[in-house]
Amino acid sequence: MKRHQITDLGELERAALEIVWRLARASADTVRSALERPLKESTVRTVLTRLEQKGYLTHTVEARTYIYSPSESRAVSAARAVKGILDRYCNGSLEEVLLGLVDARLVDEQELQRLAAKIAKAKRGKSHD
Amino acid sequence: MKRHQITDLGELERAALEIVWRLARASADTVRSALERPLKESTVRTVLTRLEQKGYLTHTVEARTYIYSPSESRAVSAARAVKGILDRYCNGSLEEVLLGLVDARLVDEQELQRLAAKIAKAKRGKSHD
DNA sequence: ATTTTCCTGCTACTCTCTGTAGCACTACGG
DNA sequence: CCGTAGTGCTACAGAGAGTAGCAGGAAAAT
Repeated sequence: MKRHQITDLGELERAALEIVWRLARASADTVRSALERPLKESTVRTVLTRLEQKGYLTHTVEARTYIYSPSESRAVSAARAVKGILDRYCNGSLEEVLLGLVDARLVDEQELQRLAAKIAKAKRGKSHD
Repeated sequence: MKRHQITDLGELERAALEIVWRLARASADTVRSALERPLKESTVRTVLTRLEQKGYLTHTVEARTYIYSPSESRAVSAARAVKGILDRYCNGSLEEVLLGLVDARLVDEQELQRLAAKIAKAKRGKSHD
């Protein structure tokens, strides 16, 4: 089956997913309230259903109400999307993209190095499961 | 005007852009030959025109034939797309995504650190324009 | 100078995806 | 038993992308 990326989501889908990420768990009605736009329940539920089909959400039933939760964290979803870009456009090489970021001055190279060190340090501490 | 991201391109658009990136300069017919699928000239030209409208390509005219060239490098386009993800999903923080990449084991943290060091070193050498 | 050829600009049609929503059905609370 | 809340299913319009045809103009060929 097709691999979905958050970059392919529509505006409303993204907004809804964003809300569920923020709240960790939310019913359709909760999501609806959290959206700026005034939308019908059924609209929101359609979107949530689609997000679930695409693998971004899962739900449990509580008192016959669907409670949605993210299937994966925002960071991991974002990372997967980034990985998709790497694979498609850079032969999977992170280096090219990091270089591109620095080249286009979207990120400072010192900042980058600082982050890498921080992450490496944080990870080195943890047990590798 | 709307900011375009390579992640929003269709399959054929991506393929065509890929070819122009690879060849650096190419006519519609060249692109057509380079595509696996057998497509009509007009199809290819439509796609190239759209890519130009979206800002990925520019053209010059040579012997009344359009010669297309990339407006920006593949790495920069990819980086821009990554930046888009950062901005939309991570409050612009590269850290979150790098963490996500490491968390999801899409990238090894030591590899990351090595790359960062390499890039920082390379950049430090150059004059900061 | 005509005709032919090559390339462009413009238009168009279809399909899929997304935003948007209505409606019928069911299970639970009163 | 009946209303309410929440679900599943269906639908429709608009946008974007894949695909292509056709007319017009300029260069090349005869």
